Amino acid sequence: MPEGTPTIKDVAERAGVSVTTVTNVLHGRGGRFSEKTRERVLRAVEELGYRPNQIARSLVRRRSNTVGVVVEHFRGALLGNPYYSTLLDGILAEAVKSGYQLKIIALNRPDPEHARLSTEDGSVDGAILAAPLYQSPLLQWVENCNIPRVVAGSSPRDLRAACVDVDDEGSVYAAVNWLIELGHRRIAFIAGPTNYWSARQRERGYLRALHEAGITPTPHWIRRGNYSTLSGRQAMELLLQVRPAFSAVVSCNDWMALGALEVLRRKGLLVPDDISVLGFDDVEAAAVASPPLTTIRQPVREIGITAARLLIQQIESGQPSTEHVIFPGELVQRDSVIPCSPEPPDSIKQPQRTRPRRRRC
Amino acid sequence: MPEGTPTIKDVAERAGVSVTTVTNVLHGRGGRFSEKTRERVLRAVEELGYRPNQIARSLVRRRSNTVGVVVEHFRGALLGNPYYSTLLDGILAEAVKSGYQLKIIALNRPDPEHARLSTEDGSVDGAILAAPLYQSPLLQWVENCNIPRVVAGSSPRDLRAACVDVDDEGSVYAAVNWLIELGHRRIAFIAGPTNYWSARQRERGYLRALHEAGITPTPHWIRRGNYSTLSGRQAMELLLQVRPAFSAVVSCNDWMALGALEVLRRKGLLVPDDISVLGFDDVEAAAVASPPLTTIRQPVREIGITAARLLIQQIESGQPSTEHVIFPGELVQRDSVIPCSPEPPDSIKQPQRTRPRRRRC
DNA sequence: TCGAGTTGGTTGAACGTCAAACCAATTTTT
DNA sequence: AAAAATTGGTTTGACGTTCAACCAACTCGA
Repeated sequence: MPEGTPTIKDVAERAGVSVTTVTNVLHGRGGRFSEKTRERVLRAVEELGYRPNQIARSLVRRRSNTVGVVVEHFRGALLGNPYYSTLLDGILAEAVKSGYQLKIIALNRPDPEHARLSTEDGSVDGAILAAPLYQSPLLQWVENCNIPRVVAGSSPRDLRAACVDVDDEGSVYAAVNWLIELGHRRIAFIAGPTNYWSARQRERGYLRALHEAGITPTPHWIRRGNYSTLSGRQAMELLLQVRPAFSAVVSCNDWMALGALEVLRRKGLLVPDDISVLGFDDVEAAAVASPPLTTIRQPVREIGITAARLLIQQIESGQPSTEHVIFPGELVQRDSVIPCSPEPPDSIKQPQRTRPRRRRC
Repeated sequence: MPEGTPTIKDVAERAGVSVTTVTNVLHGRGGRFSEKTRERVLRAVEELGYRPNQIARSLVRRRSNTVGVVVEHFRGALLGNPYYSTLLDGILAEAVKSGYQLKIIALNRPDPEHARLSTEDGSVDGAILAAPLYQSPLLQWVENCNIPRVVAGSSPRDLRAACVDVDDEGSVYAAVNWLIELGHRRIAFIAGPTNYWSARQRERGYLRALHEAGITPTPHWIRRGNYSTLSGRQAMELLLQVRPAFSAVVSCNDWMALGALEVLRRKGLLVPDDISVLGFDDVEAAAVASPPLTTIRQPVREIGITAARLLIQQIESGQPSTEHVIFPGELVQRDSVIPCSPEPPDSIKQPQRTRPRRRRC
């Protein structure tokens, strides 16, 4: 606040009443002032251009009406990642709806003490930890912190804190089962970086589905990328060398799947005719890829909304919670997956094919 | 802050010194205490788990060390838009680098008074207005407000406030000139929504380039979309009916260009062989489209960084500024634009063509 | 006519931190 | 040896709100 900003005291003086009366008028506490006084106060407010100082207000009320979102920012462009920004968007929407403001607490290292300093300083009434990495030290903070908190995304299932997440493992498990029902048996996997909880869980889902179907993948069936399109390309190139060839590949996220699509196109292979491709996330680009990518959508914005709702509940009730809300993933069927047909009568590969045709396994 | 949180007073008592001494130790104001006292204070801090209350600190220092980003949130999912989130990411990066925190001020209506209330309340030291709509009432606020402020993106060139933006008009002008140099003369335009400053400016650039080249577009050359992929599809379908056909189409943003690509593919037209397509923004999906989209990249993150830098400069110098920083757009050449060749010797359309081949105009 | 309510206020003490001004010893300078 | 500076603190009064407690003047019912 610049120097000469008018305070409630100035308003009181100009209106010729006490400060208390001004607060009462401003907060509509009825029966404490006359209509005439009310008008005088309001006029003084108007004339001086008075705006209440929320900082002072927060100090005495011990409430900032602000929720904090803590993100690990040490790896650079974080909010550029649509996952985080969509999460944030959901949180923001729910927060403003409930009359809260939003503060972003960017930590340049995942230090619990740092997190505590930035959240338990009175500037926020509660905090949402946004999608921490696998075994992030911030999880310790979140379990032991003294203010309402919830973690949104990437939440270990046994965490003693409120959590909202998608069912990574279950969604992939269900989707791979679906591929198996479609006749696929040789299903490759482009795994994600092991420092992501989501990547690990999705991989588990894949493995469990194969295992339960009595299929044992060799290590060659799995190539690890780092969630980038480039790494998806590299993984797909490696996967292409495996014999016998795969009839389907599921990718740990869409960007790597998009990279795989590129390689396939370049090598002259048709998707889904020669090979089916399944992604995860349903990023914007998935819908406009060619072919449009069949993928598992996770309700990122809803996760954010729910996290905010859970947090505000804790703030307003004063009751800490350790509720876990797990959303199912949703299979969005587009054009990159088709059933795997049994060995066709003629095993001669035809050079020209029309579009949706079953392929050999 | 929960009830029993230790305060500086508790620390002082436990260490057996005055509050002032504790502050001095904590802020490393040398020469005001002995080494022995220092250790006692630090031990007391440790034992009590004391964390300074930033709200109280802000009140007395009249500084929150926080920058506010005000966004018009009334149209729903705003941060879900990669433009805004990338902008925010840049702002965040620069802010944390300079020791500032970030507060998001979401306005559910573009009301100057509302903006003033939420920014001039002591909770932020300055504010960045993120990409306001065309003639947003918030521009009035930004011109008259009492705290440091800058507008990032969508800034009218004559605004009396600090601004950072891309040169929408100039970039499109240059790109269309380039198309003209490439031999294109019939160039269609998919315009954007008129409530966006950017859309209007880009359209101006297109018109100016054509005009200076002596080309007069009829109204049919321009179809307006709303920046969505769907609207791009619709626009392209309309544009396809215009005779004689276009050799190039420039789209006001990438998503509409992507929609156009889809329609073209569906109609069996080859890009860039039959028609060149130029986008704007360089969204992530542009690179993985087929064909990869040639587009004009705007340095969104840099705009955010620069805006934050300008703001912090104002905050720390106490000098309001009205500097305008305008970044040029950068043409990123991928595969959706090729030169337009003069009428070929044989005007027979060949059904099969190899890839980078010049087309008739 | 007197006690209880009601109306329309005011006083004063917080909230947690900071910093200017002060002070008493001790050390250094002249 | 007196004056000046340094060391290591403390006292006190903000910063701008809120809120419990108090109060004086009316009104009203019995």
